[in-house]
Amino acid sequence: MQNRLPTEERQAEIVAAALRLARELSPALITTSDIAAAVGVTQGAVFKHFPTKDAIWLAAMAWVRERLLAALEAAAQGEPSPLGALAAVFRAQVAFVVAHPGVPRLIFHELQRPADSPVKQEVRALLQRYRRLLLGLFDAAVQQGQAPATLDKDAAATLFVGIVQGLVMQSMLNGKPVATKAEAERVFALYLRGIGEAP
Amino acid sequence: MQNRLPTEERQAEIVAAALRLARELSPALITTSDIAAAVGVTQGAVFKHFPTKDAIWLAAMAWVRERLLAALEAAAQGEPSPLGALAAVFRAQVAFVVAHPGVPRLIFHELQRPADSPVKQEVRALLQRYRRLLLGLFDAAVQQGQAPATLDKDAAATLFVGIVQGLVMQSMLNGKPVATKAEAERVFALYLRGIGEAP
DNA sequence: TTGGTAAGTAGTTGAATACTTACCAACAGC
DNA sequence: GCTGTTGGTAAGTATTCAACTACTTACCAA
Repeated sequence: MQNRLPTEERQAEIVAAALRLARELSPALITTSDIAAAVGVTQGAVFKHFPTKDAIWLAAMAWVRERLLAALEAAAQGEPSPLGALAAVFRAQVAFVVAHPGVPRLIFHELQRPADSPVKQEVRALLQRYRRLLLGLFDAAVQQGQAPATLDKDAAATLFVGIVQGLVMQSMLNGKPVATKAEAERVFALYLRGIGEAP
Repeated sequence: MQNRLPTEERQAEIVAAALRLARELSPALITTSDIAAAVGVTQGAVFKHFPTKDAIWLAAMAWVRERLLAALEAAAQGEPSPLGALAAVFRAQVAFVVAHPGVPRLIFHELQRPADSPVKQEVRALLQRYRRLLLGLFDAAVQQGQAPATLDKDAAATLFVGIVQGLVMQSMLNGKPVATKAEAERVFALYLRGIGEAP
C-alpha cells in the first residue's frame, strides 16, 4: 500500500513523473500504467486525481508554461542592455531544456495533433507570450541603437525560436543531452550578427 | 475486390497514402487500417507488401530522402553564385514541405523515438547529406568572397536547418499551410545578413 | 466511538490495433 | 488447359490501453 497524499501533492507527483518519463519516451507511448508505476501507485489511483489522461498532459503543459516564462522573464530583467537581455533569455532557454529534456518532446508531440486540444492552446499561449517578450527586447534594442531601425522584428522572433529548435533537433537526433553550450553560443553569435547593427 | 497490382506499384501506393494521411495526422495515430482504406484495399492486404508497419514508414522516409535531396541538389546546381545557390536551396526546401506537409510530421515523430530505429537512421542520413550540401556552399561562398573567412560554417548549417524548422513549427501551431513564402523570405534575409560579408 | 470522505487497491471491460490464417481469384508459363 | 504463384478478401487472434467498478483503508471532526 502507498502513503496517502492529498490530491494536490499527488497531482504534482504525477505531473513530475510524466515529464520525467518524457525524457526518454515520446508522450504518445507513455501509458497511465507507466506513470502510475513511476509514482508508485496503481494505475487506477491516477484517475482519482485526474479525470482523463489528457488532463495530465494539460497540467504538465501549464506547469511548463509557468516555469519557463518565469525563468525567461527573470533572465531578461537581470540585464540592463536589450541585446544582453536577449542573450540571457537564450541561455535561460537552453538551460531549461537541458534541465527538462522531456519538454521539447511534449511540445513536439502536441504540435502534431491537428485539432485544437486544450493542451495545444496551452502551447500556443506559451509561444505567444514568448514572442511578446522577444518583441519587447527588439523594440528596446532599436530604441537604444543596438539594432537597426529597419530590423524585421517578427522575422527575428521566428528565427530566435528556430535556433532553439534546431539545437534541440540535433540533440534528439544523436541522443546527446542538447548540444553543448559552446555550440549553442556559436549559433547564437551568428544570430546576433544577423539582427545587430552593421559594424 | 480490388484491381490486382504488382507489389512494386502497390508499395508505392501505400507509401503515398501514408504520407498523404500524415498531412493531417500524427504518424503515431495512423493505423494500418487507415492506410488500407486510403489505398482502397483491406487491412490484411497491406501485409502482402510490407512485413511490418514500421517497414512502411521506413520506405516512406527513404522516398523522402531521395526526392528531397534530388530537389535540393538540383536547386543548388542551377545557380552560379554560392549564396544564390543557398537561397535556391532554401526555396526548394520550403516548396518541398509545402508540397508534402506530412514529411515534417513524420520526421518529428521519428525523432521522438529514443532508440535507434532504422527509420531514424534514415533521417540521420538525410540530415547528414543535407549538412554536407550546405557546408559545400559555405566553403564556396568564403572562397569567392561572399562570406567572411571567419564564418562558423557548422553553426551556419545548424541555423539554416533551424530556420526551416521554426517556420514549420509556426505553421503546425496555427494550422496554416506553412508560413507564407513572404515570411520565409523575410526570415531568410535575416539569416543571410548573419552569415554574409559585412557591408 | 463513530461516521463521512478522500485516496487507495484489484480486477474487469470494451475498444483498438498489428499481425495471421484460411481461402479464393486472376494470370503467366508450360 | 492445367498449375503454381501472387495479390486479394474476410475473419480471426493476441495484446494493449484507458477508463470504470466494487470494495477497502486511513484520517478527521463531531
